[in-house]
Amino acid sequence: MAYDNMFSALGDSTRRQVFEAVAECPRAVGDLAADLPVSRPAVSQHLKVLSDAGLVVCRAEGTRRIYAARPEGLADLRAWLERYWSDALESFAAEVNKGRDA
Amino acid sequence: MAYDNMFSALGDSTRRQVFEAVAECPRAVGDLAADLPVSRPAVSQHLKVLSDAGLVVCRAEGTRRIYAARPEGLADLRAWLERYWSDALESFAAEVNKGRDA
DNA sequence: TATTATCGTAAGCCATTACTTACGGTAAGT
DNA sequence: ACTTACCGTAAGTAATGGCTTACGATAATA
Repeated sequence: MAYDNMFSALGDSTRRQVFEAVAECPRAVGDLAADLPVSRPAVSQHLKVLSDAGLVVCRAEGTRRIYAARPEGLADLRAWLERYWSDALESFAAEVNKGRDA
Repeated sequence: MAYDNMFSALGDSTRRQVFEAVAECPRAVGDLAADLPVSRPAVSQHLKVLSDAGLVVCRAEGTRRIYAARPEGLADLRAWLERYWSDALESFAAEVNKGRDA
């Protein structure tokens, strides 16, 4: 399971902003850093974490590295959500009933 | 946006295990700690974080506190996913085309 | 009332980690 | 060849955060 990498990668606020930015539109590292309150190396480090988690991919364009979101990465998150969504619904419904006569 | 709390809450591995456990079946704090490699106070702290993030709720049963997953919490995650899912799909498709003729 | 069971919180410690600056490396331009 | 643009990585620092032990509080029980 890559759940651990994926969730912890998205767990950081700044890093999630990086992901959201490249999801909206693929961008280069410098361009990303320009729109964020952290330095360019910091963005590079965040992108590495996101890449290791399978959430982004990059391609070279001259000296620039264009990063883009990787849909398959979110698919894992989707699978996790689907499962615990139904679990939560069932257990919550049962819990409400228990709370009523308790 | 409670996204920050939600993602950072689910970002920790142990805390996610706590959530998954109560999602499968509502349980008391002590019972949760018995199935995890951490102490009971640690579980309490995790449950507080999950509660602040709107992911769990609890009800009293004597001295015991029964925690249950809160579906609406996952609904927020679902909403986030739906949005960046489509964004990622579009930008990724466009990126593949750009990479082809680049 | 005294005891037991269950839990939340405070204090402190330690590991993780996010950030910055400095450096080296590759590709395009002159 | 030299300079410029862009980027990844290393090193070091500051801070965040997870864990444990200790304590106090509430509710059921005898």
